Amino acid sequence: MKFEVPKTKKLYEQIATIIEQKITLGEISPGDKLDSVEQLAKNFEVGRSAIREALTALQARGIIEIRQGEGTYIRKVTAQDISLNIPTYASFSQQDLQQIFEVRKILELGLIENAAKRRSGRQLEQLKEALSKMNDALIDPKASSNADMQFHAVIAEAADNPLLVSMLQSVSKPIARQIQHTRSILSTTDHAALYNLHEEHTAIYNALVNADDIQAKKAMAKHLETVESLLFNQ
Amino acid sequence: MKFEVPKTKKLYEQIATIIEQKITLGEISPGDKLDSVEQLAKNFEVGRSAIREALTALQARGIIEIRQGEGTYIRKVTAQDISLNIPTYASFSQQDLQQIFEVRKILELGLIENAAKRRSGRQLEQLKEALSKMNDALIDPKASSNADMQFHAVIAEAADNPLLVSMLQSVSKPIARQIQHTRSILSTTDHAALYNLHEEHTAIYNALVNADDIQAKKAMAKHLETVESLLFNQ
DNA sequence: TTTCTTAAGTCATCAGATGACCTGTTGACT
DNA sequence: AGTCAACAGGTCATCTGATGACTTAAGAAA
Repeated sequence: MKFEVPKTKKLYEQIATIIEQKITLGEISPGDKLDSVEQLAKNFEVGRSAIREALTALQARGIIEIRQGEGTYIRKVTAQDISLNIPTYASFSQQDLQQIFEVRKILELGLIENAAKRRSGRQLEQLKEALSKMNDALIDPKASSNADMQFHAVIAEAADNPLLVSMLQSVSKPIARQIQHTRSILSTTDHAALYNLHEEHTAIYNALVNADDIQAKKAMAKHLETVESLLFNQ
Repeated sequence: MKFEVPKTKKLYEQIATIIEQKITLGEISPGDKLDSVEQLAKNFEVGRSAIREALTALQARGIIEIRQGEGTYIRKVTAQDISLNIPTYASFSQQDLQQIFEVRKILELGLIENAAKRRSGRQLEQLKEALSKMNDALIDPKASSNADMQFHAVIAEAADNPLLVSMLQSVSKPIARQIQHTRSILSTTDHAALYNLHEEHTAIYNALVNADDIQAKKAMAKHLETVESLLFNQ
């Protein structure tokens, strides 16, 4: 037997919800200043602490901004503010990682298409730079891993969609450590695999130079498959 | 002349940061119980309110869980917990919406491929149901819009990646109102366009029935293009 | 006019008091 | 032995008065 427990029992959660709704309903709008903590406490007929905790929570979620000595304001949310919230400490299961990697794969494939069409000359240079860094540091797991991430980051940037950049970075982080670990193994056991990775990056780079989105997508798909098998099949 | 201002001046923010770091560094691990508020106040040599506000903020971000009468615990974060944080009230610019839509397009295209391969019989039924709902309510902007979202949601589910589901839902929300609005215009001015939308959904459905991922992707791409032009070219 | 001082408004933080809630223990009752 | 009510200890939830810090703007001084 199982009963429903009251969802938001805590006062400050209720208050946070109410304030959020007031924003959603348009009673108060982004940019507006909220009443002072004291005033809110009177309006809601609760103590100041309940108000403060509600506001602190809303601030942590990026919904409002509390400025000491000034007041509390509703934040204006733009696409820039949208991002994944992935605690860095999170320890994911193998299955979680595969899900995350699948998302990354999808983002990266959709992305490379845009990147091939929109990449600038400067970005091609940055890619080239990351490529040679990767080559120079082939057997340095940390440096080459960084260059690897840089390579992918530039591609994201070339796609000219900040939201995509931020999302891709978020889903890449949890796998970054894994990748570095894998690279560090390869660096002592399988130089051929490392060289292969570099070849694949070069193929992607060449496709981008030619602004060939079909080819770029193909090359990226192949690369991601390689990475995936290296990551999950050991 | 400009000086660096201390990034986290507020006490409770500093404390939140420290606690977060302790988790990242492994000093305390997911599942662990934190010291009591009083104890933490003594350890940090601050008042209880600073501690409580720090904890409230961390809880709002999903990092810890505060249980009345019991204590405070570090949450175990899995892929399920990863999600986009998009306030429902956010008023996005046309440009923002296009960025968001592009992400949606990428996710949905990557998704449909998986869905075509993994869809179950039950999901095909749900799709069929959503389809006929859409057909029945062609000129009811609200109902058909709901059926539309349901259709896409089932596809997300069929792709068998909860993380994808949650991410797609997040990026779909901000555009949902727009879509509903567009549908409501079409319902009074352009029944042919509505019928066309339904045709496209049917094409997607058929491809899914045949487990033809190439065709499904093509159909979805066409559909999304239609939606995009309806949304942004008026 | 420009600069300095001051006052008002507001957030930041502390600390004492109380209530609400959870868990485990104890002991009576079945 | 099993069940359960009552109790105690620990902890979160909330209120409140006090004080400090910070921002803004009005008014005084240069």
